[in-house]
This record gives sequence, structure tokens and C-alpha cells, in this order.
Amino acid sequence: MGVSLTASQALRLWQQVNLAEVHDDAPDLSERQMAILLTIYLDPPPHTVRGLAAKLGVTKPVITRALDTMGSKKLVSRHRDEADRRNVLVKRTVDGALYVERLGDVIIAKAAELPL
Amino acid sequence: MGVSLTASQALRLWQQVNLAEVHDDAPDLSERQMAILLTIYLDPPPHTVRGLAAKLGVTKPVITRALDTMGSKKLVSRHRDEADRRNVLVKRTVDGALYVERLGDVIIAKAAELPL
DNA sequence: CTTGAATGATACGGTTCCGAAACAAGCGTT
DNA sequence: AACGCTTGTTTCGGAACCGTATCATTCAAG
Repeated sequence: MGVSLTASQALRLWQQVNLAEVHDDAPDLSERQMAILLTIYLDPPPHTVRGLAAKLGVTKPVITRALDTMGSKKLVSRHRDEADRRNVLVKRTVDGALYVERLGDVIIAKAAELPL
Repeated sequence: MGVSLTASQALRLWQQVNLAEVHDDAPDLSERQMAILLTIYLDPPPHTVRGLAAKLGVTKPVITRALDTMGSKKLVSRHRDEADRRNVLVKRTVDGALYVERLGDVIIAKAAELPL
């Protein structure tokens, strides 16, 4: 099980994908924002501010601010939980799904180009 | 030639590595900074501000500022080119090499854990 | 009801970053 | 020496981010 990579392949893949993202002037997300975005799109809901903070090992304001920024870019959206109005549920958006899908395509393409 | 990944594997890999980086409170590098750092460590020298700007498709001040930040974290160093003193040569550091090496290990480990 | 715990958001002071423009320094040719 | 050209840095106003601390709202239990 799993995918085998050499050190050279692993780092080259990381470089190529980051270069591609910078070049396509996609939103310049920080590592934290990327981790949040992918967690929302890959892990099963519901996603709360507190839950995301715990999963990333950061404080709540970090999550709130990241959601502010990514929300203004339409990558995620926030909704009050009507069952417990203290909670905020973080949900996917069309633009966010497109961003993630495109990122996946880039990773696959760059992995396919790796030398043996 | 190349490494085959499914969309699910590609995105899960990206999430897991980013989560690991955030969790280890390694320096929170932006995509641009990561692209610069890996280019310095993977591509053959010499590396100049102008060359890096061209490779990333950004302006020179972006490179200067990124080198300021990463330099203060000892991840890269700058030296005047004595042959042509207009040039600044960007070089590797011990700390930078350790950072890159550790990143490679994380990528390899997370790739190995991917479900089929 | 009132109190205490839980959840997110906000305020604060400080750092970094952005793009565009201006700047300083070095080179090479005349 | 003086001129353009190249290279890298700095400046500007404006925006985003950090960690810590505080605030506002909501729930739930006494």
C-alpha cells in the first residue's frame, strides 16, 4: 500500500507544483490556508472553527482569519449551525471545489512527468 | 516514466504534507517562498534575483523580500558576485538544507501511507 | 433565572507582503 | 569621462497575518 518516491522525486514534485501554482497566479495560499482548504474538501463534515483549530494545532483566531480571507475569495463559506447557534459550519463552494480539482490535476500532471 | 496518482491520492498527499508542516510549526512559507527555496536547492547554480524572478514569473521586489525573510530565518544566504558586482548570488545554508531534507522525508512518508 | 462553560469573533501592536515606481550601484562602450 | 543599460534594493500606501487577550452570543445545568 502507498506510493513510493525517492527523495529527489518528492522534492522535485513539490517544486514543480509550487512553481505551477505561482505561475498560474492562483491565490497565493499559505501552508495553513492550504491545510484548512483541503481538510474542508477531503475530510467528512461537519467542519467547525474549533475542530479545524484542533486538527491543525493552531489557535481559533488563526482559523477565523483564514476563513475571512478564503471566504472573500469565495473558496469557502460560513453558516451558523441552527441546532447549536454557537457553532459555525464551514462549507464548500463552487469556486473552492474548482480550485481543489484544478490543484489535483496539477499534482497528477507533475507527478507523471517525474524522472525515474 | 513518471509516478501515477489518482485525484484522491494527489489531494490527500497535499493535505497530509501541509498538515504535517503546520503541525511541526516549521516556518509557514508561502507558495512563492517554497518555490524559491526548492529552486535554489534543486536547480543548478548560480541563482540570481533576476533569474529567480524570471523562473517564477514575478517581479524582482518579490524575490528580494522573500530572500530578506528567508535570510533572517537562515534558510538562504546572499553574496555579491565578485566577477560582476551587480549580481547577487543566492546560496544554500546548513539550516536550509536541513529544512529541505526534512520536507523530502515528510513527503516520502505521507506518500507511503496513501491508500491505494 | 442565573451562572458557568463553550464557541467564534474582535482588538491590539507588530511583522510581512503586495504592486508600482523610483533609486543606487556597476558594467561596457564610446 | 560620460552615456545608456542591467541588476538589485528601497519606498509608498494598503492589505494580510501573527499571538495574546478580551468580548459577545449561546447553551445547559443548577
